[in-house]
Amino acid sequence: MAQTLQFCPPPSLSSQPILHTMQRSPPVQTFKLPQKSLNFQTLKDICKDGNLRETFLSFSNLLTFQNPHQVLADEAYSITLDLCARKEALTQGQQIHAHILTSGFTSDMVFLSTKLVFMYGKCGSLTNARRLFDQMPQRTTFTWNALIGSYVSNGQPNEALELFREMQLQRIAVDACTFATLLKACATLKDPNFGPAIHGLAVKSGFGSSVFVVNSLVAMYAKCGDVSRSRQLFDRMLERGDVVTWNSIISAYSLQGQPLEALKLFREMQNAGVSMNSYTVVGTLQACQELSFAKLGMEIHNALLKLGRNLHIYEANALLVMYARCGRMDEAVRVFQQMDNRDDISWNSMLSGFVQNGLYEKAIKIFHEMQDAGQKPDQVSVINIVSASGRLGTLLNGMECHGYAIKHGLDSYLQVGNTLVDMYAKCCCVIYMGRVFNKMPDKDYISWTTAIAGYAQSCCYLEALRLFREAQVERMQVDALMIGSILLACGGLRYIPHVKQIHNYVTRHGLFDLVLANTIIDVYGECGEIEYASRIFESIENKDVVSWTSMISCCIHNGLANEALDLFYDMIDTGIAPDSIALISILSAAASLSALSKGKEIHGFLLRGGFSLEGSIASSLVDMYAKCGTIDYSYKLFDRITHKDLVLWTSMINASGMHGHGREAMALFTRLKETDLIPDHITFLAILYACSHSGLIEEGKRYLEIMRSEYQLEPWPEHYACVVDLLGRANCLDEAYRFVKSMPIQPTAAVWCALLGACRVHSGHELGEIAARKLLELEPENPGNYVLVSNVFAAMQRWKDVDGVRIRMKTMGLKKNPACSWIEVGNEVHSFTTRDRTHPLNEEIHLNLAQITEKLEREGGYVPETKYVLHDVGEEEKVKMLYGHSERLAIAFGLISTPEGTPIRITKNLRVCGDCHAFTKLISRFFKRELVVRDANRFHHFQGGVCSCGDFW
DNA sequence: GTAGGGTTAG
Repeated sequence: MAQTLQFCPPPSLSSQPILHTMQRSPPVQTFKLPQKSLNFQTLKDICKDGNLRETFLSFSNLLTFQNPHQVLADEAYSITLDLCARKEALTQGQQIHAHILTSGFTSDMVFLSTKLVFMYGKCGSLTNARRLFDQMPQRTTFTWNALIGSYVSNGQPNEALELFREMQLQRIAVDACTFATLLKACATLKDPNFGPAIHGLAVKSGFGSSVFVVNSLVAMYAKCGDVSRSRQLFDRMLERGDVVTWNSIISAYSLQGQPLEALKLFREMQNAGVSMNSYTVVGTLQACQELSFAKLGMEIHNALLKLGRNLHIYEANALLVMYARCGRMDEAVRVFQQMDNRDDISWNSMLSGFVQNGLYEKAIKIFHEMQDAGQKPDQVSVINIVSASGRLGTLLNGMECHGYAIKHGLDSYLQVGNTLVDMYAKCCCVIYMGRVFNKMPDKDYISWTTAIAGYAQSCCYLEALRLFREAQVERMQVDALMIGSILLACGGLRYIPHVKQIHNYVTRHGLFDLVLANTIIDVYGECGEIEYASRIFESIENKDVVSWTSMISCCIHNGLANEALDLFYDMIDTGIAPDSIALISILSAAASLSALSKGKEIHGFLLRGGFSLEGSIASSLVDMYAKCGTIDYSYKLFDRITHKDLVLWTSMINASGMHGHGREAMALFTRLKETDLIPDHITFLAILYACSHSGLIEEGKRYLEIMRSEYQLEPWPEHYACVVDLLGRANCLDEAYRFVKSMPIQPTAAVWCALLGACRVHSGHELGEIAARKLLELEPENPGNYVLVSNVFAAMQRWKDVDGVRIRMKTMGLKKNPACSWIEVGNEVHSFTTRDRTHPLNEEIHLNLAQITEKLEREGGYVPETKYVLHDVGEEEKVKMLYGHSERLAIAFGLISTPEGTPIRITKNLRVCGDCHAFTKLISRFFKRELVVRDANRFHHFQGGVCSCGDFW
């Protein structure tokens, strides 16, 4: 007949002082007793198996019915309490505690109380452990060690050290265990002083060569970053060490990021005949987290499988992490699926594995799976899932995760907050980012750096600077990353004095590293401070490819494309191999100079260097060939590229557009639609631009329409400007103005600029005045606008207004960009300004130009059209001015310095004027030359007296 | 008589 025994604290217990140490009453649990009686040896055997329930049955049977002798009862309590500690079974432990108090069997209260302190510590109930300890009238070294151990394993290393001080004061004897435990506390604290101090005491107390102590020392020094000290101790211990000694040193090297040494020691350990255990497996797998060591990791995996036992959870988790770090998520998934037990670390490791490998959708999926499986996501899960949403840039997903964090009280974790700030920044949602940042209860310097970078990268430069000042007030640590963001902000704002200040700050605080120096070159470059940029560039001793590229970009950005090309060749001479970014920059320099032979040279360089022609490099080449006037090369190259991405299609459409190949651009767009790619804002900008340059009005309007209706792309001001340009060029000025007024967004300067340009060409006086006023209102600091406006007034013969504009421009300290044309001859770029007389062949050029003009007047009926001279000067002077236009000088030079019949390619920084356009047409006819002129806006191909633009530009 | 040292996610 089965009997039942209830385990619950008896009511009388509440009067006993020791009960107050209990924080909560254990729930009532009922175990059925087996009919067969058991003896103490059976209890021991069952306990060894580790089955808590069986042990309890056996325990209660023994205690109640079989053996009323106290000594035996003590031992029964003891082994059962040990099992509770091992299983972290607090409830059962408390029941035994209650039982001890009521039974009165115990002969050695110090011994059993120590066991209880130990049990409570292991079960995470520090308060119970401490109260019990405090109430004990007598304590042994074991008791002290048990409580010190409780503090260490419950993450309170400082309290552990404090207790040790108390122990010293009371002159309690210490043992090896005391030191081993204390050294573990020192390892968690990572304080460079505590560990060696305890080490010294251990030696003094005669425990310096205890294997327990030395093993702890090896681990402690490694965790405090002094792996060489660990190695010293290990080498001295080698003869007397055990498996733990080996495990400690292997883990030390893995931890330190020296996988080779760790793996070497693993081999040595095997050669020494020391058999490994699960700690060895984990430590070694940690060293296999680089792709090159993955093979060994897989060998260990196979060896584990051959053992024919289930994997320990630590082993399986380490395998997951190893495979994830090696990029083998398929293997990680396989291990994960075969695990019979999964803990929070297993789930989180999978989750972070997916995130690390860029498999964000799968990360989101497993986040839901873990919830379905009853594993509650914790702060680590949330950090990973929020980070995945950020990298996906999916705001809605990110907000959902944020909601989850709030609902489960995880948003107050510092790292969760930091990741949320980063996620909102990556989703381009600086407003929410700011809110999360402001609400964070604690912030570290990572929070500040992330938020500042978020603002700077979203072009909220002022906000970035404001936060930076606040960070300084808060005395936050300022690191190179934060400075990088601030430089970005100052660069964006063109705050040159600020940039200089930061430059000083960086120098004074010794923060100047290569990365920062390169960034400062970039920023000075952006701000037009070529001198400063160059000075820093020169001062860098070990320039890397980024330093060179930054300086090259600085030159390109400031119109020094020739210098950029020189720098590029200098870099190659120095022995630094250009990377794709350097090559893309230099291609843009060749493109901006229309330096075809340089461009071809770089193309050759790319092919020789084994760069695959795809991605940005392919698009840059297409763009370069188009801008060098050889659109045919662009088409050929484009057709040869197998993997065409959207940027490449867009570049090709844009290239067609600038050469006036509107129909080809449309055909390309149709082909693009047949692929899997989806045109974006930039693609539509290119096609609208192409339509406007080929006078395809209806087509352009249709593209704007399908952009909105078919692709749900809300047009940017740039798209509207393109349509205004399109209508304006076609002399539909009224429609253009109506269009501007009907825009759903405020028209920007670019829109008014397009309208104004059209008014000038088509003499739209009244409208021109409206557009001019709006333009100067919106962009009073752009000198180009004043030039355009004064030109419009000049075309209306309103010379007083012209003067007014010029005076206003002067008082604002603005200067018009001077005209400049250039031509590449014999691998060198020759440039000419208006009425330039500085060229070595100056005499010949001017003589030739006079002869050409005469021939064209005589044979081609050329008459200078002085209405294009927008200066209030006499007729004769106007003719002189026309003759001095930079493109004519370049053409004259081209004619005398290149073989007959070869094409001449000229590039001009401003738009070509009407008179020069007519002049060039005649040259192409009477000198039988093909001329390709690229102006600020487009290409003109002159051949046999006609231009590809159809006189429409 | 006890235990104590070495391991996994961010």
